[in-house]
Amino acid sequence: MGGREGTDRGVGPLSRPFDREILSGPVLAAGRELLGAVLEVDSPQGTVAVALSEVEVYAGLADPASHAYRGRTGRNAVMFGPAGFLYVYFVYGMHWCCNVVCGPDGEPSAVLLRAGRVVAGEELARARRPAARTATELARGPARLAGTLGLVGTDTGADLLDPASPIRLLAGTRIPDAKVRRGPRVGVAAAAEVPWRIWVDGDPTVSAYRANTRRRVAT
DNA sequence: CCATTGATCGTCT
DNA sequence: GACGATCAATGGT
Repeated sequence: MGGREGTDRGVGPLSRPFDREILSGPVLAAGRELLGAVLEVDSPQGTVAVALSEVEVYAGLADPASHAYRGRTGRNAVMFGPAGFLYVYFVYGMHWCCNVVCGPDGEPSAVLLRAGRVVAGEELARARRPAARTATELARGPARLAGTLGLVGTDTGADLLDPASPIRLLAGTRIPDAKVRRGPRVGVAAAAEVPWRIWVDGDPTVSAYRANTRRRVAT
């Protein structure tokens, strides 16, 4: 169960993989270009695809909010490899969140996929996320997006740009500059001032902005 | 609409 | 042993 064996293409072979050159370049530019791209995931239950509306950039070893900040560990190892691979991590004891590894090989950057619109497999997405009251909520937020797509930690390392992969990043409709907005990252304590959250202006699938909500420790 | 809080565990110190 | 790149339920305005 939970494997990626049974393939059943949704968007189909007409769509082309995202450009690895773009992902391998400067991570902020890569994040901006990911808006409008489509992440498509096969499972035995079917295929779900999401068009990205919101992302966050985590920029290499110098970014104190990045999982790579304190160097290579078992969890973040894939970030240190080439661009275009999937990094899925577990947070708050119950949620998965997914990233696209970006930047040059050896420079551990990643782009967190924060939100998107379900463009294929909505019935399966709704079965996975029964709490969603509307279609726009199915992938509004990073853990919801990962849950809608059925992504978990063992999916880390998938080559998103291989057409034969069950988890594929596809070139979608590029968002024009006039609709691209940037601001502070969500829920991040370190480097809270850098405007590395990028989203599509006015898109209802974009998550509600929350400044970091770290709990106060009991006195 | 907004603010608050409990849930829950892998990962790193 | 502490802490999250969060969500959903709850209760107030």
